[in-house]
Parts: sequence; structure tokens; C-alpha cells
Amino acid sequence: MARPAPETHGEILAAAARRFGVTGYKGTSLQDIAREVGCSKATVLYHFANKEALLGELMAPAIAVLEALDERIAGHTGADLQRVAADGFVDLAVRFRREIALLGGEFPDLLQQPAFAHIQQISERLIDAFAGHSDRPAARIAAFVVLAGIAEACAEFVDFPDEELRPALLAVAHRALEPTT
Amino acid sequence: MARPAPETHGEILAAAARRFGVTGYKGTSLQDIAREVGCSKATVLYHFANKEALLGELMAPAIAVLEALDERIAGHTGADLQRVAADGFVDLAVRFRREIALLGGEFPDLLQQPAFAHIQQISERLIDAFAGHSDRPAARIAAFVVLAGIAEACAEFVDFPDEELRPALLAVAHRALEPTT
DNA sequence: TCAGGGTCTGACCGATCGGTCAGGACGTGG
DNA sequence: CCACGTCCTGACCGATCGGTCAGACCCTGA
Repeated sequence: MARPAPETHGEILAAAARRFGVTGYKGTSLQDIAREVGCSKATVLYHFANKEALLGELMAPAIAVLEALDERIAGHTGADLQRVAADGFVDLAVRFRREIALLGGEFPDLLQQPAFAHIQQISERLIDAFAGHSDRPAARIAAFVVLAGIAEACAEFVDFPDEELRPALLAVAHRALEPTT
Repeated sequence: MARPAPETHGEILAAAARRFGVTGYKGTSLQDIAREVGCSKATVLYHFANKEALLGELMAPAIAVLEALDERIAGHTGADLQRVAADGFVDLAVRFRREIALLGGEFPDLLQQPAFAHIQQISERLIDAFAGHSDRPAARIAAFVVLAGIAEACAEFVDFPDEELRPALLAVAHRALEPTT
């Protein structure tokens, strides 16, 4: 091969994003990624400690924004909280919909891993915000439907332009969420 | 072991449903299922041709009801269609939420298999019905959010009583779906 | 008593998984 | 010229996967 410039790291990252998006995390082998890059599996593991580290580096920007949103909603209450959470989450989901898509619906499994444990808690706080801090089952169920539905829709409509997807998701979110009592 | 009655078939089915629900289809091995039953992996494969046949028998009732819903919505139009589709899907999702949960978010992968290919088409017709036959992007996006969100919520709220889950899902579905123009 | 069919099992198979390791190729500074 | 660090590789590892197979066990009917 004799690559003059060591841009392999980025190429592996891009190839992994593509493969994860098609066949999911568990469904993609290091062999698959190496084949797409055109290098050996050992090279992939030279640039990344292991498969999980690859996923971690791929998700890092999205997670950082998610944590920022988590801090932001902590300063709001009532209907204001609901609006800030919905707007913030839709914006995040649209911006990072490629990252959401590449998980391929494997959120539940991946969130079990200790490295992503705090994301589970953040998503629970988001549900709580969507529900307007209400613990009525109907409010919590509606909040979950909105959160999960938006995430899935972002994975589905990956090729839609941002300026069309974002307002449509915002509209359905505000329609679906109950007004805070 | 010396089992007097050959009820092993049903025991394997029940054990598979439990395991799939916890670790998903791909994440559950025939070994896992055999261990839960207390028999050998070979016994599992004596009662079922292969792993996919096991899943097929587990999902058969839910698929039959889904196909019935698909036929039923074919006879309606307009706002009537939207209401029938939403009510029918919520009812189906609640009744078979255990089956939805045991797929563990692996729908996209599993639907690729030719055995489940027609389910993909049914879900597309459901989206179409939710959107009131509109091809406006916003309507189709809202329809997808509702469909995916309800499915995910059913998997999440597996232990909720039917009579509490069903009306809550119906309410959020009717709120979220745009009125047909 | 014995033949036959249903049930079940341990041993085994090839494939693939994530991951390790010794070492080759190559550019660079002393 | 040589030593060193970076980049990369083929060969290999143990584990696990879904699936096969010959045969053991047991009940039943002739």
C-alpha cells in the first residue's frame, strides 16, 4: 500500500460510520471496516484500542452536545422547560442524525455498557422535561413516544435537508406533548 | 432428565421469548435458550429447524393481526382511514408489545430477511394511512414519528397494564397526527 | 420379546468474531 | 551507515456462533 500521509485514522473513522449506518454496531465486524478502508484488520486495531473505542470517538461530538443540553434544561421550569427541551433535542437529533442512524436501533444494548451509563440518565431527565415534570403515566408515555419517535425518524430521514426536517419534527413534538398543567 | 410429556416445544418457545426480550434476537444464542430451558442446544434444534424458524413461530400471531389490519385499512379513506389505522395500530402494538419488545430494536435488520419482506410494505402503507395519503414531507415525518414512537414505547412500558397504556398512546397519536387536509 | 418411532444428547464441524504479536517497510536524525 | 519511531501486516489465538450427526434412551404396539 505504502501510504505517504498517515490519514488512515480518519479514513477508518469515516468507513466505520458508513458501515455502522448500514449494518449497525454489532452487525459490523472489524473485518468489514478494514475491507472498506482497504487495509488490514490489524491496522484498524493499531489506530483504535478496540471496537468500542472506535464507536466512542465516533459518538463523542454528539454526546458532548447532549450533555450541554442536559445542563441547559436544568435551569428552566414549567412550560419553558418543555419548550427548551423539545427545541434543543430536535436540533441535536437533526444535527447528529447520522450518528443516531449508525447505532441502528441498538441504543438499549449499548446503553448498558458502563461507558455510556450516564446517557441513560440524561435521556430520563429529557423524558421528565418533555412531560413537564409530571409523573402522570399519560404524560410520561407521551414524552417517551416523542423522544423515541424523533430519534427513529432522524435515522430514517437521514438524506432529508435540515431545513425541512427540523420544523416538521418541532411541529409534531409540540403537537404531541401535552400542555403542562 | 427423562421428561414424560413432550411439552418441551412450548417450553423452548417461552424461554426464547424471555431471552429475546432481554438480549434481543441477534444477542441471544441457541445455547442461552437451551440453558434457560434446561436442555441441550441440540434439543432446541430438534424442535425447530433453525433459529429463524423459532423467531417466526414466536411472531406468527402478531404478524397475522398486522396483516388483518393491513386489509382492514384498505377499505377506508380520508380522516376515517387515519382514525382506523391509528386505533388499529395502537391496539395491535399494545396487545403484542411483548413480541415488539423481544425484537429489541432489531426491526431494521430483521426486516431485510426475505421471510419478513412484506412487513416492510405493510408498515409503509401504515405510514401512508397515518399521513392521510398526503405526500407532504411534514405529514410523512409526523406519521413516522408516531409509528416508531408507539412501537418503542410499547417495548419500554411492557409491564404497564393495557387499560392505562392504550388510551395514553391513542391520545398522543391523535394529537400528533395532522388533520387530513 | 422385539422392532420401530419419538425424544434427547455429546461430540463435532466450519465460519466468524474481537483481539494479540512478532516483525517487515520506510522515513529521519545523529 | 545505523538506530529508532511510525505505520502497517499476516499469522495466529481462544471463544462463540448456528448447525449436523450418530447413537442412546424410552415408550408402545405387534
